[in-house]
Amino acid sequence: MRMSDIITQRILELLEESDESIAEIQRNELASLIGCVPSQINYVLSSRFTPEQGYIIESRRGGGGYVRISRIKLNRSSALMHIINSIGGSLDPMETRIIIENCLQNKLISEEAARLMSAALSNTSICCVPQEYREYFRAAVLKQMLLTQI
Amino acid sequence: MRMSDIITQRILELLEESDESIAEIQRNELASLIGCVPSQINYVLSSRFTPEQGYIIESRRGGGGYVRISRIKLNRSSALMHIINSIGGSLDPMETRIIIENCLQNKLISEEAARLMSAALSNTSICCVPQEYREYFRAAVLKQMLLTQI
DNA sequence: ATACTTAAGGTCAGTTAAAGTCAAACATTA
DNA sequence: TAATGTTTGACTTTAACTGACCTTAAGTAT
Repeated sequence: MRMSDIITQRILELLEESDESIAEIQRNELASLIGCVPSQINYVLSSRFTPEQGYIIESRRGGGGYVRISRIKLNRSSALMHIINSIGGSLDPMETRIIIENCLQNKLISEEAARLMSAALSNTSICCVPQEYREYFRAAVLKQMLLTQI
Repeated sequence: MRMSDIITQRILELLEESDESIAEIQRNELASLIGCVPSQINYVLSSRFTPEQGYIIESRRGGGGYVRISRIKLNRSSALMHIINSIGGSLDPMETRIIIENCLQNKLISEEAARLMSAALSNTSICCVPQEYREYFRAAVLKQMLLTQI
């Protein structure tokens, strides 16, 4: 069995064990427990616990640092998941607006959420991202935000 | 649990206990009570109780010296405005996290909003913005999102 | 008043304890 | 065998923590 599979399994177990679907690990500790190099944990997280796959990763460096993996609860609506999956790697402003409006109309997100999403992706916000990256950025941010609503 | 978290918690308790949201401590006393070096108190104060986070620190040296921590009370929208204004042109991930957490703690934003903001500014979202623009981007987006909450 | 002593808090540079990155080596699969 | 996925470790960045030394205020003796 591959190292990365062992790590994946262990993380899934940890998620299973916690009621909240949140696993908080110490990277180095987990690594030495499993017997791999710490950076391998990063590899697994970035290849198997992506937002596209319904996970959010938060972490903190320094003394007492941690890595927190949380699974998004899928009970609310596969419609949102479907939308998220349908968003490719890039989005123009028009598409962005339409997706948000659509989610709102279908009551998949609240008005507040819609406002926040629009704000995050507004021209004012985005102006500091160089032109050539903007549409990748829109896609990434919108997906990430929609994921919190599942 | 980290020493700095323990100290933070203790100070928050002290603030809670006082009606006026003012905690007055003796640095050395608190340090020996908690069991840390006195300078650790300074570290916590300077990293977690900054004016940006709505606290004012006053102190006095010499015999009978003290450290006074007070929380600024503002109404919701001026508090938010204050925070928005205090955000400069750039933000690192730590600052970002702290601002959002703080707004949440002070009930300036809802949990949902906090989650959305974190998501929009998460590493995963931001990874498609080139390194050199990320912190400008964080500041712009966060400001824009906070503005919707006024 | 003045100088000395004591009792505070402040500062800063250095150490330690984490996590992140990246490219190169290695393995697997089409 | 070419492309893709995995593993590794050296190096980087960040946050927490520590202690030696500095500054300031109050009290006290002359």
